[in-house]
Amino acid sequence: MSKLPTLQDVADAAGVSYATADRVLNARGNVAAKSAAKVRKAIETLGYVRDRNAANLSRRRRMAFRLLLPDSAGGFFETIRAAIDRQKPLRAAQRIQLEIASYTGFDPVALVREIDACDPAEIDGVAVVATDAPEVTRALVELRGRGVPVVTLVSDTDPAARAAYVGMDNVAAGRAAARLLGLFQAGRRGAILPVLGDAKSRDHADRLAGFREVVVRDFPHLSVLDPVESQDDPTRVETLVTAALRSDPPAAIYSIGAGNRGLVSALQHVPVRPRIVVHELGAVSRQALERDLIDAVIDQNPAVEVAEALDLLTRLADGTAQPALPADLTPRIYLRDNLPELSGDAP
Amino acid sequence: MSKLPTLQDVADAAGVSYATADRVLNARGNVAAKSAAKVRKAIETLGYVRDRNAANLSRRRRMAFRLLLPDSAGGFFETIRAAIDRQKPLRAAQRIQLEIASYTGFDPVALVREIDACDPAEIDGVAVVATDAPEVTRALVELRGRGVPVVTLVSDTDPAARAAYVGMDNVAAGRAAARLLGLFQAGRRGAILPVLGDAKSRDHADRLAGFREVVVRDFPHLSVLDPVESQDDPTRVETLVTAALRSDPPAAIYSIGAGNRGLVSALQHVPVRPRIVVHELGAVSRQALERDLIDAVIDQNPAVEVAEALDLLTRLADGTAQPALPADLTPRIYLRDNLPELSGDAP
DNA sequence: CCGAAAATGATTGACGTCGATCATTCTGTC
DNA sequence: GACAGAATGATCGACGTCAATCATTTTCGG
Repeated sequence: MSKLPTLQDVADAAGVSYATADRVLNARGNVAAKSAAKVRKAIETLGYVRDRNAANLSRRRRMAFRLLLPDSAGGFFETIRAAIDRQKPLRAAQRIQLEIASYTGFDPVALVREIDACDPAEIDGVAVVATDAPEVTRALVELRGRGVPVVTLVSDTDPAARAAYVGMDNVAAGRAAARLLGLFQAGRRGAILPVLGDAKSRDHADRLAGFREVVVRDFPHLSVLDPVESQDDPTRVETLVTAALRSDPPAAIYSIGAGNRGLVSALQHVPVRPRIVVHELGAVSRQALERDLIDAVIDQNPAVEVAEALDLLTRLADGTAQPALPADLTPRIYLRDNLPELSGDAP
Repeated sequence: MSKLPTLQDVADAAGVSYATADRVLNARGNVAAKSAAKVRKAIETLGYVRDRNAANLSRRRRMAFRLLLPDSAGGFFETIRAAIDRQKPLRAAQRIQLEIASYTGFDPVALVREIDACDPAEIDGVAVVATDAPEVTRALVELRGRGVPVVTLVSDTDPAARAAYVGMDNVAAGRAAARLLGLFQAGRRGAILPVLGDAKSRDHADRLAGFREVVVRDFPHLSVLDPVESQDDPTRVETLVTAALRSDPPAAIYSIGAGNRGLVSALQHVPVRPRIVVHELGAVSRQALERDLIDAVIDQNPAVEVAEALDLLTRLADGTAQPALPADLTPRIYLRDNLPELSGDAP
């Protein structure tokens, strides 16, 4: 009770030397099966857990992770950037260095350049907001071939190009949005207008697919209008939504991409507004919720995703199976009543 | 870039000895203001961060935290217990020991006994699911007086009795439930039946208050029926709900406490059910969502709460301001579409 | 300018693990 | 039973910090 067992205790209990216990623990080989069994049993009965503090210290392991993000100013990726910055002191204390590298636009060529610039001698892991262009996949596969662990963040690509995807299930998010808006209609007929950012973007397409699926299956009395495309430009969003509200107002709007600012502007002076669900909790959507201009926000919680990606990279780079808690990356639903407190982020 | 600075580097940069830098860093006193300033500036410019691995190792700090939970079998506290168990390996690697102590029922006397049993020589921190009985407050204040950090978990008590409360804002949860059910009615008139566990329980009372507040303010066309009380007993819940559905079916039900199993039973064969929001995502409520017997679940995410409570205790016991990330303890809203994956918990 | 108190420097042995090296003992084979 | 090869034991110096101790220097009031 009073003292946690050390590896020396394990060795003693197993009746072997520290060296042998160490060989078993770190799978160094050259250990008789019988000895290995004794050690493992001792570990089991003593409840030995390797002291990560001492281990990391000794290993003199300092890791450097590079995070590749699109350089889009403002909006969602600004939030991601802020989340990364807030992780820095915490990770520094764990001797993990974080570097952010930006690539212009969502340009695959620029991204590939950044990927190729990752030197395995310096970088122990890469988290990348990917696009699924084939050249990006190629570059990532090559990077992994050089022994650098890769995870995709927020936006996925070919599974062969990464060890894991850390991000929201966008299909599920679309489904949830559909259920919310469906229930909000309470059985009445009506049409829902999806406002898309970019139909070619994987996340947006997934959300729309999930949305359609649930409306068709569970709310057949509702119809999904042809989505309008905004290219994530607030001005275009405002124009499109204003036009839609003027001609034949839909019963609800599902805003799938960015550009919430434009949406809010369009709603500002509408006498009776449709039910509205948007994505990403930022300053704009938050305020819109509080002012009752929209009904719900679906958020992917960038801070949690960044933390999870870094934990994952640490485990990958480390090789050893470290204890970890499963993170909940489920789409979160915010109403004006369950908003988290502000904490200096939110662009 | 290549190497994180050590305290020796800081000392060199500041032009003082390691000893002096150490005295500044650990506030040991006997340092001239001028030297302290130099050291602090060096820390700043070098971006020095104390290596927690080495620090903890050297300090040979092993902490033991005790968690005091009601022994109620099954249901919510079983989930909490599971969350704690899942934290054990992770915390063990951080040389933190977790002990669970159960007290029978919600009996204040039993709880006080457990609180008094915490020996400051052995226990470095206590997380307690409190009740706000005055004798409990007294016992906790006394425990804190003996130098043991205390946080309340899930259920709060007098602020003087704990350093912090880690748990959901129950008023906000009630508000969110009201907004969901309000929107689900889409402007129609109707009555909502609150199914309460125990009116004297602080959490339940808070939820009901938040609920009422939003219905009255934002959905005046809806009425809140007199709550029925189930004492968190599934059988009673089933009886009460069945009776309510038979006589004058409400438009919606807000289940505030435990006993979801009884609620689901009562709903099993109802031709057209009211809109329903319940609390706590467990096996029963999860399945009910999937089978479309209820519409939404409001959850406080026990795993996150436990993790946050332990982090907080660690920081309190440690004294030093360690870097930490703010946890989101907001009430979470789950529909059948955004359920997290199962992970061996959920009673 | 003397003496006491304050400030600083220098050094040391943990803490538990890692990654070595080197010596010794135990296998099984021919 | 000799010998290679495998298995084991023993030990060492990091890693960066902490909590000491002791010696030396600086500061400052009287």
